[in-house]
Amino acid sequence: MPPLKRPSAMRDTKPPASNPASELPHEATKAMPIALLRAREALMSRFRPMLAEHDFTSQQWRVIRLLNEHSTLDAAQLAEKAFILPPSLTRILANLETRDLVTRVQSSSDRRRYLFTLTTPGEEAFRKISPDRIKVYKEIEAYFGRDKINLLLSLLDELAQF
Amino acid sequence: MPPLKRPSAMRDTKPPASNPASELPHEATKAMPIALLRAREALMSRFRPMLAEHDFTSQQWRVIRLLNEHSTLDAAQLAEKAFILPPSLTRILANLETRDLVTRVQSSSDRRRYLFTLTTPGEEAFRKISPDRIKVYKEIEAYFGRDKINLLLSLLDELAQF
DNA sequence: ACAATTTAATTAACTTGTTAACCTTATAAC
DNA sequence: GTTATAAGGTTAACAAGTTAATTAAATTGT
Repeated sequence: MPPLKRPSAMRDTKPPASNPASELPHEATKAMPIALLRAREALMSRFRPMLAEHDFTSQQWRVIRLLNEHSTLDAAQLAEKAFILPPSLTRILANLETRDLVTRVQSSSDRRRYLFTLTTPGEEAFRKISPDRIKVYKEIEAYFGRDKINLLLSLLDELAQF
Repeated sequence: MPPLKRPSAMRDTKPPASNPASELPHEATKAMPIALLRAREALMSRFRPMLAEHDFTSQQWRVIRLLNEHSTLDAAQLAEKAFILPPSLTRILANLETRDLVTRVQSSSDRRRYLFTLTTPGEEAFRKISPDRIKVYKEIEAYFGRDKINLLLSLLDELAQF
């Protein structure tokens, strides 16, 4: 027997108190923030356990990954690329420095800036996790298809301009 | 003069250490989690200041909004609909109860459950904020278009199944 | 009826998100 | 050159995300 999702006998929704036509057509838009959250969670729930095995949060990992790609970045660049706010980034970098995965050197040309680099153990950690990471990417592509991924990405980018 | 986004003289990216063809095609997929984050932030950055004026976080508001729609929900239903994990929800509900916006009654049929309802001030808060909220929805639709919104939503829902 | 298992919600501990204030160094104005 | 202003990063305070452990009540098995 197919599961009853919403027996019409048990209605738990109030009729919208007073809903002029001008306010009705926003149902889709209203659902957008949570839809974005759910989609993201569907992805992250695959990455998180794998990263946790290596004692990384996804944000810590994002920083590691960016430093592997760019070798040296200052905090502002990291914040922009990883989409992490400065106060969070400060804590994350402090954590990674404590664990000897990342080092900082003060910029000589602008002494407000600090330049961050992976240590050798940091690079090793990156290499150690990468294969698992790629495995998950392949699963996602196998499920969703590369065309849909690109379409979705372009819609998301456009929305992000808003 | 168009801004130079990436003068080719200053390359800061390492060549990918060793990148067999099998590992190359994941660039798009790799960007997906952050693209979802950025798109969501583009929306939330409109709602947050407006909610903050009324002393609500977006999560608190989600709970208020759901209780307005459904009049009575238990914590499990709220967690599922608002996509908030139980420990966060416990704190949010405690906060809203302290502010007399929400009340709880213990379910008589299952005394592990608590049923939550908006108080009169809670309903007033909802009504007070609603017009601003709808204004933002309209801006989003004006910018993005309802068709794209529906397309995006269906892609997100499909991805969320993963 | 009783022990074992499951479920709803909470608590604990830690990390991150969010805003505002702050400190230090660069840059701009005069 | 000195003062004002801006920019990079950190600190502080509180809310929320995340995982694991806990408590109390319901359900299952026997």
